[in-house]
Amino acid sequence: MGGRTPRAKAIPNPARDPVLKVMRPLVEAYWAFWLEASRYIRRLRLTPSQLDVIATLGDTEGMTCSELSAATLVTKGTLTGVLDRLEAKGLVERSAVREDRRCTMVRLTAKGDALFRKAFPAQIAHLKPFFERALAPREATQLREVLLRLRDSFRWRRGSRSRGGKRK
Amino acid sequence: MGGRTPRAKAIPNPARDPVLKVMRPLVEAYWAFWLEASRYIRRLRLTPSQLDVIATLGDTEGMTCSELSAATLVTKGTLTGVLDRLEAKGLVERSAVREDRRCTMVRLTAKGDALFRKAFPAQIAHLKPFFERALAPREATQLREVLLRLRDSFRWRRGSRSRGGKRK
DNA sequence: TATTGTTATACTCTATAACTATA
DNA sequence: TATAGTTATAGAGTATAACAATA
Repeated sequence: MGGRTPRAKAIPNPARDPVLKVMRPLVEAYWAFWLEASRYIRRLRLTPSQLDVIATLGDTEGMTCSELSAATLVTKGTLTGVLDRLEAKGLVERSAVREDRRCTMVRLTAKGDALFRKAFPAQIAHLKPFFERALAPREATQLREVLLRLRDSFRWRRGSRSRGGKRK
Repeated sequence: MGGRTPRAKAIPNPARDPVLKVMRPLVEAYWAFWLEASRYIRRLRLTPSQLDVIATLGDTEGMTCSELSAATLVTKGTLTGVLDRLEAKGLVERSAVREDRRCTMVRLTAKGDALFRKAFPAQIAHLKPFFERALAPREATQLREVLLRLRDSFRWRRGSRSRGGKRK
């Protein structure tokens, strides 16, 4: 993914419109965060999509491909390739599902789980100072609430999809 | 779909750590936003990187490739290809620079500028309701401040590169 | 008929590095 | 030597659609 993003440059009247007052900072804050986070991801020799899959599978007992696709925003067709590469690295495994033989269950291998358990705390520890330097604890709490409300505002509109929605 | 919802993405102790309290909502809010915004981008037949370039060039008198690369986070090597495609679409043009013949100046064509002027207000208008539904004006102001601070926290660490494109 | 996962196609982006032509 | 932009290469992602097996 690694989606590239419109930096929302030169949008008209950023000072006047309350929406714009938030939109650009949102994009810029996320980008700044992402730039830092993606270094770590690369060090794991994973692409963003691959990490997305690993993170989604972490702490679960596995998912079918379609569940995984819904939970990661990796489209169905792409997922096959992503899983192929993760399987080649020995991080995930596919197995048959008895009840519905169309489905394939995907789960982390021991190696994948180990990566998940090691990589995330390390990533968090690395990113933590950036947040702590910018935010007082109370602000963090407020920020969280507001961001979640914003997230939901976008999710609602997209129809009442499965509650979990897209995670990342 | 029915049954199993992917367990929350298993980042350790999201409830306790104030950093984590913000990190995931940041990512999720951005993604929800991006999912909606990217629809519009696709309708313009632009890729995210291409839009990034267009948006960066908008309201400027042009930039050299290296300036553009620095302002967009599109790497030097990739930029050539992106510009080739935008040039083929008639949205940007390259021209020589007298003072330094190694440089190439890139600017929007009339067509590119028209796209920029039309597309952005439309995009904003589309996204506005999502923000307005979620945030009171005062909250928007606060959110802006906090996000900018967070952004800067990440930027500082990366050295003091000025990342704003030259504006007219 | 509908769904699941795979395959196929064509394009785009990424990272890296070598190359050229200037400076 | 250093810089600007291009080219080259290998790998990976995207969108879209068709497809086989199964339900």
